[in-house]
Amino acid sequence: MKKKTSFKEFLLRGAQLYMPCLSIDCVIFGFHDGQLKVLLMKWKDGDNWCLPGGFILKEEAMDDAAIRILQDRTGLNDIFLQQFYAFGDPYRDRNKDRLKIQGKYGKWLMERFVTVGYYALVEFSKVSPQPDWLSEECKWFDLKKVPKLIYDHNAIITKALGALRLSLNDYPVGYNLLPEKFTMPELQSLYETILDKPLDRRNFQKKALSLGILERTKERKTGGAHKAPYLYRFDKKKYEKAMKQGLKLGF
Amino acid sequence: MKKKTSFKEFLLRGAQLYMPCLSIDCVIFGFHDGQLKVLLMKWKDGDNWCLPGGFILKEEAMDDAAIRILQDRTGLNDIFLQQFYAFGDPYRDRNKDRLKIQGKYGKWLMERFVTVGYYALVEFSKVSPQPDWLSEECKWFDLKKVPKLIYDHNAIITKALGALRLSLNDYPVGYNLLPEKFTMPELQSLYETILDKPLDRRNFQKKALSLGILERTKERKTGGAHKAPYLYRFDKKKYEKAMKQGLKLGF
DNA sequence: TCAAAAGTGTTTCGGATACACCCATGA
DNA sequence: TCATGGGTGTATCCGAAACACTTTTGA
Repeated sequence: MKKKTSFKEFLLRGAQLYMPCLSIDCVIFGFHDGQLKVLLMKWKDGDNWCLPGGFILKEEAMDDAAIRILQDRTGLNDIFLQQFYAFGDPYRDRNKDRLKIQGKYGKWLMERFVTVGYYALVEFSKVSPQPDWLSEECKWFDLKKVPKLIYDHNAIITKALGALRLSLNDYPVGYNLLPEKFTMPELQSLYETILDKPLDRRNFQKKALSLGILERTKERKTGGAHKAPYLYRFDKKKYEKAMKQGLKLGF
Repeated sequence: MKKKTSFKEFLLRGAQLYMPCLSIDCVIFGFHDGQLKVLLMKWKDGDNWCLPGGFILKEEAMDDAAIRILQDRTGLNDIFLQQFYAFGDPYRDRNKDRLKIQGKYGKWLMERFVTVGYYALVEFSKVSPQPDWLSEECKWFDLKKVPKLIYDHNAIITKALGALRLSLNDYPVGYNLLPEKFTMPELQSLYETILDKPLDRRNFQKKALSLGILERTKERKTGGAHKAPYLYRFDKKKYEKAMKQGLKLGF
């Protein structure tokens, strides 16, 4: 099912290829310009935005399916990916009128689906959003400016954000959302954005450094209008070691 | 699909009644004799213990399906129920030999299933475990003495326990696991059991009372060999109010 | 009368919070 | 030169943890 697949073929073969009535939807978070972003797609035949999603191959692990979908959409591998909830309301995806025109071949797609939500944390700058053959566009939206999406996708994003907030206390999310080198104010801005509340600059720095997984480089970020801040990077070894134990932060 | 359903009829009609390739498994926790318990079932034709589970009717909400399964097995309604993870390894339920004898009618059941895990907290004394028509026995097991279960059910229990531990910090689980009136040592024992670590008696009491959702009755629990402890109950109104805000405990 | 459990209060400590001063930079 | 943002250190406070004495009860 790579690039050259036509929509008709997808409808025809889908029932053989995929597990029935089960889908995956991905909430892909990125961080840019002090804003938390989500990657959304737009169907070819309409102006409905939605979450990037897909189906599970009959012999494929669900997590692998999520990874595959993520790779297709972002071009990235080695992505931080976390399952957060399964959405099983029977009416969650009623309104498949758009697809009805496809007739009997798409029957499997017209069934009620349960979808499993995954959220991903990706480095904004490394992603070049790639629409698939079903979609006309794929781009980042500011989390606060997400339009009305199809089905229950808005609710899925809300739930994903809740899960992300919870995971702040256990995982150093900056490692996945920021470029290799970043300044302390950038890291703080990330946390403030996710939590949607201001944090004290000095206390934040203390807490961030106290984990012992950050390394200050000798470089500074120049070009800003003011004092040049240091650049930090994650110490991979210490990061992974800390990861295994769990961090027990507290924001 | 009530009591009188035969296994053959279940196999025959299942494909029409249920969503395909999707199941629900419930980890039902109870507390008794200072031990955390799980309710397990045993198939009729073998000595395989497993989690109580079931399927989702085609027009049924997934949460409702879980509630239905719980009610069937425990006789209780108004149960604390929480979805915690969807298990999607393609090999998680390989080994359906037991069912193969049923031939072509059970074909739908032989497919690969993704299962959604729910955990439930129930009041041990109120439950009279009820085997269904598929199972010969249904009874409580001490969590530390759970036998080897079918498929990945042991892993599901482990994951459920992890989720339960996390939820300790947000929800007063005692409300669901203890009888209406209980002593402070009983409440503490519950927490110690779930967390698998000892807690300081005096600090525990302070923390428990500080939530303001417990009410001390004038009764004491007599019959013990020592000083009679007070009986407490949850103040329903304050409990629900606190519930909405989230508790932010910390154990 | 004694061992074991339960009720209660005080001290201590550490992490979180609040807060102030100096430095670098481009406008 | 000055407004703005960045780097760093200290005082304070509150909640968690550690801890001791008294009371009740059945054996």
